[in-house]
Amino acid sequence: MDGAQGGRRQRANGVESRRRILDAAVEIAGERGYEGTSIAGVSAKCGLPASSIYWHFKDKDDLIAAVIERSFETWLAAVELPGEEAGAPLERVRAMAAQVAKSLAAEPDFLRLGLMLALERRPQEPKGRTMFLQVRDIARQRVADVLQTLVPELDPGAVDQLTTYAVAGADGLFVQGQIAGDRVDLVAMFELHAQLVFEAAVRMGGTGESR
Amino acid sequence: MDGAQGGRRQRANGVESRRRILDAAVEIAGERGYEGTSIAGVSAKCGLPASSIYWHFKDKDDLIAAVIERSFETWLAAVELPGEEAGAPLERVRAMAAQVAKSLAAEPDFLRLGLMLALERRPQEPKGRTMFLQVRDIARQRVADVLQTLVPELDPGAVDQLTTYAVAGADGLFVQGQIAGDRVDLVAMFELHAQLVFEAAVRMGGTGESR
DNA sequence: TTCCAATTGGAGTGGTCGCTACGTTAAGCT
DNA sequence: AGCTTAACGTAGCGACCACTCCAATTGGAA
Repeated sequence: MDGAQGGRRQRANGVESRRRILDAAVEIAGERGYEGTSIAGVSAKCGLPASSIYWHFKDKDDLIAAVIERSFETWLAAVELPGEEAGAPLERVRAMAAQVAKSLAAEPDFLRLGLMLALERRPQEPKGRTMFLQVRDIARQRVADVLQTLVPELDPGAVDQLTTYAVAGADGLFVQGQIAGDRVDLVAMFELHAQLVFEAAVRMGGTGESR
Repeated sequence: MDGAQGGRRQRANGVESRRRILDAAVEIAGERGYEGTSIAGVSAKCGLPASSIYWHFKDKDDLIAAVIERSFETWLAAVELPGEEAGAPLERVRAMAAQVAKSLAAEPDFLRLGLMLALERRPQEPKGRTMFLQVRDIARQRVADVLQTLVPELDPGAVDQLTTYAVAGADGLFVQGQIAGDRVDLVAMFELHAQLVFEAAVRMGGTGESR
């Protein structure tokens, strides 16, 4: 988007400052949402003046979009830690779900801020919301791929429906975790969710028709 | 909370104005969240001056909490439309889920604004968030009751886990509906969800039972 | 050393924020 | 009629908002 260009070397403080700004912004935005994130607040938290923020980012909208983008990458890196590939399909699915649950607990910023933006309905949609829906589709596609691979008998319509259901369930469980804190065992819930979806997929694939 | 008291009659415009303010506030808050809801905006939309809003509500926090409270009641009334009580348990559960899906599509304000507030993590929590978590527990208890009634063999721990899962799934599907608009069949998704939860409950409850 | 461009510092813009003070209107009670 | 009080209207407070201007730094290229 506005990453490092080829010809000219960056000054050391440039990339470092950008990172500090994003660190501060992701924290405030995750706490207070889009409108609640003020440039002055970000400036105070990262120790750089407002003008530096506006040197690195076009405007507030651009900053929030960059926050979404980077926090997605951070989360994605946390999900993709190597999981064991062995075992029965059901156990593999449960292990993958557990991995997702752990990564969401470790890096909740992306989904929390993204869901906040996704629920908003502004007349003119912020760039951050578009960015969230975009990168979210990447994650969705992975779920669909896993489903298609594990239960190849599923027709595309069933894959789509089950993928939507699986992703929605993950969102809901995540929200539940944010609300209830550690009073709910997210890993166990994700494993249950994965199992129910997997079993439903096997059943749907066996009979051949979804509904 | 601050409803009509007995002794003194209200002036006609009083209750009507309060309703107009809440109507305007629920619309703006559902679009833009807590911080995005400005008193000036509400004032412009309902046609009453800001001072009138502050006559009816203590402050912005109080207004948002009242918005949550009223939109919950509105939604609850929409859910409780009489559903058919006959049929096999599975069909009854699916019908109830469909009813919830329809009511959420018709009155999304409560859950949309509530989830936005629930996802926020302010240092000092807004009253509206507390109010949401409170009334949400009422809805959660109903799910638990239905589950306990339909599958009485379930032990309390299983009821609790499945209730959490059922509510979280509903949240996630609702969010999905808000994101995707009418590109997703919410009623079908809720029916699927209800079926999977119900079947899981039967399996967990019945040690020697066939489903 | 000189120069240029990347970055920072700080002051300041007009506008909006939540909220309040206070005067005006009108309905109900006696 | 006179009093009380719910409710509305106007004006404005200080604080904060997103954003801008421009001078001061600084490191690397020449």
